[in-house]
Amino acid sequence: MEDGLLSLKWNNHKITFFEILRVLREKANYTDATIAVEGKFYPVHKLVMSTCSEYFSEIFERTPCKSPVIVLKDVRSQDMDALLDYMYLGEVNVNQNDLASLLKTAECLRIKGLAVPDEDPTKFRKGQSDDRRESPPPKRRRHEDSSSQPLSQRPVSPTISASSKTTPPSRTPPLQHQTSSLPVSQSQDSVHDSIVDPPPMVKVEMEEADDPDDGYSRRDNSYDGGSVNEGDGDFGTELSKSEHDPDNYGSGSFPGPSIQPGGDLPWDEGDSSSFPPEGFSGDLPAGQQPQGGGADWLMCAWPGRDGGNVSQSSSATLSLPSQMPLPLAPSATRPAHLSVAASGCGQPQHQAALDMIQRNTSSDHVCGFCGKNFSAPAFLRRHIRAHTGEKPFKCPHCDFRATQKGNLNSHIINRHNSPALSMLNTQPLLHID
DNA sequence: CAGCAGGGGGCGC
DNA sequence: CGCCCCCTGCTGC
Repeated sequence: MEDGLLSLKWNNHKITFFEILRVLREKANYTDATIAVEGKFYPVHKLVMSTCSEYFSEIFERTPCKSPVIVLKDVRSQDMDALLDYMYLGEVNVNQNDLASLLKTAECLRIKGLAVPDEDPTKFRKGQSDDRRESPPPKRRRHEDSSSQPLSQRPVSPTISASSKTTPPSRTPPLQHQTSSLPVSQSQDSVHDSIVDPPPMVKVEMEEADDPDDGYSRRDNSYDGGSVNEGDGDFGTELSKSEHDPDNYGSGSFPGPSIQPGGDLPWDEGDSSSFPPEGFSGDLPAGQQPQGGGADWLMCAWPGRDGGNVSQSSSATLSLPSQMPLPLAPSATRPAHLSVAASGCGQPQHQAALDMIQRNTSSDHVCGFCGKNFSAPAFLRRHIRAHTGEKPFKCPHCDFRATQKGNLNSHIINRHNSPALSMLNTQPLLHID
């Protein structure tokens, strides 16, 4: 029988596959879910969403219907546009000023390659279990914790009840939960992994562009339902694309929770059979349903923005590799646009990604998270660690980690009565098991 | 008191 | 100019 084995290879399979996928998306063919963001509706394919995001994968797994409408609160539609492009095409052009927001959204949605490590299934996946770091997730600064909006103060989001039935909302993984407050209380392990494990695979390609609009390569195939807040179910009736103007999304001026029929969704979080409640989808008139009436019910998800103000959401969990040589080219040479692609994770890309977070305005070094200004790039990089939670300096005597070597030395001297590290090791201790 | 974050000075490229 | 180290002030326990 061996002689009869033939290897049939489709040489252009990938290209063809992606092209078809692109067309399917454009025509909204075979879409089986809808993402609603700021009143816009994006017909999507569960397959693609699940492939690119564990977050969506979990949603769909716990969703009993075939064509759910997932309402993402506090997610900017332009971010969703970009992320969909990213997921469907593998890359997306994003305005420099929007990168921080985009990454945060990606992180909240656990988009692989952007916020969650992208593992090559063909290379990894064997004997990699011990790759999980045992080190604790980076801790947030205390005063940042207090400054960030506590979860309890958020509007009680119905989120995805099916997920919350297994694990109550936990804030223990500090970075992600404090900042993003993922509505789907995923298991802590999964969140933990997304933080501690290898850094996000962010490929950032610089490219020159003058017109910000050119930075978006998306095809606007989204439904624009206008203001769902005020629409009371009449979304889908106004088809407008004017809301794509980034200027419409000033900091902190995000539209609030969108589709919230009756406030908190009433279904019992402990009983998926009652999820969703009957009649819930009635808020979406059948004729206006993005899926052509295929939407079985609505789901409100709250990926955890705190109003879109990056400076407030200072806790974007962009865990970047600490050993990366930190760049900071002169700000004057900083191109206006970045192209974020889904492949590759080399350090230069991380540099650029971090550089984005360290976006410089003019001659100063301004933190992309909080807008704080620093006189020197080194100060800024050090400051950035406070946002990323990166603690590259590990105590050789205990599990303590510090963002600064001096702090580690203080710890060693105070706690362990040992000589400081400065003369012992000048390299950040990374990935120490 | 421990930990965190920022400023300043020294040193090397 | 950038990096590294030391020092200092602040905050929370």
